[in-house]
Amino acid sequence: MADSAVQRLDEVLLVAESLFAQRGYEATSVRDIAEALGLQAGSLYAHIESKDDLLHQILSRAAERFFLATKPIVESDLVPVEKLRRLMLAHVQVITSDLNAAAVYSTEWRHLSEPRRGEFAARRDEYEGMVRCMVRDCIREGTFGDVDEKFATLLILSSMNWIYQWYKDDGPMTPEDIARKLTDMLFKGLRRPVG
Amino acid sequence: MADSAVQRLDEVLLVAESLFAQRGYEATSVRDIAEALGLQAGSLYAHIESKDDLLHQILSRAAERFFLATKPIVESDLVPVEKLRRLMLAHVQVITSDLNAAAVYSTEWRHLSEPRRGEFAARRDEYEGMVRCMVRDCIREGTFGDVDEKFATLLILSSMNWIYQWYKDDGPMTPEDIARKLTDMLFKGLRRPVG
Amino acid sequence: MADSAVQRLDEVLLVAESLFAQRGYEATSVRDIAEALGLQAGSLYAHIESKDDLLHQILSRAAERFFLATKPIVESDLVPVEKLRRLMLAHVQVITSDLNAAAVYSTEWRHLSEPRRGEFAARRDEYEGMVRCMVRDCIREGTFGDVDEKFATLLILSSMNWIYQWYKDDGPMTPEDIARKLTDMLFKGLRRPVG
Amino acid sequence: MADSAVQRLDEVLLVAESLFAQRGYEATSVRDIAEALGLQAGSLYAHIESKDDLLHQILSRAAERFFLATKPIVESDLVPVEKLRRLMLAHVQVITSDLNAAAVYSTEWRHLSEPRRGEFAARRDEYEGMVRCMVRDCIREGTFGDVDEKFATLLILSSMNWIYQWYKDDGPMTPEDIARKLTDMLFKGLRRPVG
DNA sequence: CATGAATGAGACTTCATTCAT
DNA sequence: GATGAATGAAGTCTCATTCAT
Repeated sequence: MADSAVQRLDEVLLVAESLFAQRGYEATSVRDIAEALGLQAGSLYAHIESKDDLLHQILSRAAERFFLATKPIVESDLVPVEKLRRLMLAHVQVITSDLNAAAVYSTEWRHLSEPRRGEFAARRDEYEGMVRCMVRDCIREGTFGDVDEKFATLLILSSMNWIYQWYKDDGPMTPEDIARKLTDMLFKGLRRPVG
Repeated sequence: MADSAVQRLDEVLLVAESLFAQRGYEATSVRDIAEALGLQAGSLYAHIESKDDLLHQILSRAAERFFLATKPIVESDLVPVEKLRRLMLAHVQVITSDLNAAAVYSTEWRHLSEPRRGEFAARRDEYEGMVRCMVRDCIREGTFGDVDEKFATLLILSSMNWIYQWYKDDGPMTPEDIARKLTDMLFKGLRRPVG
Repeated sequence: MADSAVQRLDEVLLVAESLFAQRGYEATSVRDIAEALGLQAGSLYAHIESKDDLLHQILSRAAERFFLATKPIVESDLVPVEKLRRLMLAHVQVITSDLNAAAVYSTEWRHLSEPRRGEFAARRDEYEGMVRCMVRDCIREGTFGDVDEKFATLLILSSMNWIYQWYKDDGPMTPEDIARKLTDMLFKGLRRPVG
Repeated sequence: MADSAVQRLDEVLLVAESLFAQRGYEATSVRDIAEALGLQAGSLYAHIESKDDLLHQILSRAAERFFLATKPIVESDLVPVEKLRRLMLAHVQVITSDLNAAAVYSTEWRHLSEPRRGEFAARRDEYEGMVRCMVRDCIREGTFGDVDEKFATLLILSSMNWIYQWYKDDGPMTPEDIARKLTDMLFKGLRRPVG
């Protein structure tokens, strides 16, 4: 693909992402997206294969960002609790760096057609499993008390995944602030009662 | 409205709620709902005014359940932290008593047409404000540490609002278990450091 | 299906048949058909499942007419040459009784989607095989000379299947005239040289 | 036009002819043709004026082959029945030498746009008229019996024009075999009863 | 109440064609 | 010559909704 084609595709994905985030996948028409780009509806098909393909590309890129940002952390030799802390920071950074992507990633994946939907769900489960592993290690290690593993994992993930609903780029908190506050609070709640 | 009419409407709402929860409002056609009821699409209009009206009724009933369950708590004379604890229990109970309603309430309200959407958002903000008040009282009172009020409120709400995504009626945790675990953990995290 | 629904469907099939015969399946739009019926394009879908289904129904009915008209002849005890003669008469009668159906049957079946296309081709081959059997019997019996069986079969079929291209209801020849002329001529050509 | 351009155009026509024969004109997109040539759709327009023009060129060339092959025969001094016999041989040779062209010639001409369609029909009628003349002469001369002139003409033409549907290059019959069998059979059928 | 045919709008997508590069 | 992005029209089909029966 030529450079200009790559750029144009990026533009298309960005615009679609924004509309999907705002209105939802089903409530966004191909015409809406084309219009936002100053194109006719049919012209979009020089860049994408289908509306479903569009969603798929957006979701794939979002998933990749999560995996890319967290991979080095997962593979590091840090102690469990520190690993989890850094993963949460990275996760929050990915979310806040592209709120639209986070919104689409969170809520629109179910509109993927099969078999993509299944594949996406599998990757999502894989990611959740990774976090759960860290939580388990924290429990084993004794950093966390005797909390329910699954429950703790979902609490951590859900608290991060709602950030896109209220975060503002120009708000008073940086992504780092948010991540710190979140980990401080949740870890204190999860930590083994001392003494 | 005759008793049988009320019953039939309830049935319609229940079926629609389930489909909206599963597939989303936009991805559910009036035909789908009718079919699930063993009817023709046109026949639904003997019971509802429009698809939008259907969504509105579902959301109104859901909202009502939240307000009904929390009103006595809000108006009670309990100490702030206890008020919050009981509100969270009630909230979790409402969610787990009708997961489909919770799902629709969480994700489909944006597909309401105006002015209903605005009204819904206002009620939602009102509810959030109520919780925020309780959080503020907990901070003032000294039960909670010097946490960001808005941040804490959203953390509490978001952690509850994701329950519908994983809760199972026949799972090992009762709604009460969940509420207790949640409040235990979050309150420990939010509590003022002792000493 | 109610009587009126049956009638309406018949009307739809008749109109579609006529347009498919005139312009071809691909060159006929659903809108064209609807317009010819005084309907909106979408309204057709109260009667048919898809454009492909429309073609399929037309072809199925046409095929059925051929099989229905020829079955008693095939199962009869007539001598081979008489069997063939009567089959040709029946075939010509079916063609001339609905020229549009004959045209669609002859030329548009390849636009069926799979697996229907394959099924149609199989039925067509079956019919051809039946005619070929009769031809073979005529050769064995000695009525026909030592002609190539396949060649003779295709000559017979093709000469009948072009009738729809020039036959006029108000022309000077009745279907019976045509069938007689055709059999007279072809059988003379195929007959074993006497002496 | 440069030699290379002529070659390229020939290639385009050949590929288009094949696709039109296989799928039909309307079911073949310009993209399909381009793809079969290893080109982009837009690039075809360096070689052709329009899709309609493409069909027109294919049909013109096919028509030309028929006229070229039959002209010397028509202008010859042979006796009528021998003329007709040779014309049929030539006709069969043209058909079998390019089955795709024969298929397109037979079935796709109706998709020409006006006024080309009218012109094509006129040439076709002219050709048919020519054959009809020969048939008439055969009747006058007494070689053929008192058969219907038009009927006989169409029988002859239709029996030849279906050959493309079953002829195989590697089959057991040469074009000459086919032509001989056909004339033998049809002429026997048409011949004046002796005695 | 329920049906089912009808509407008019709009969905996604493909089409033949153009044209700057 | 070829590319590929763009157009404007048109394709099939689904949608929410209405209404006579």
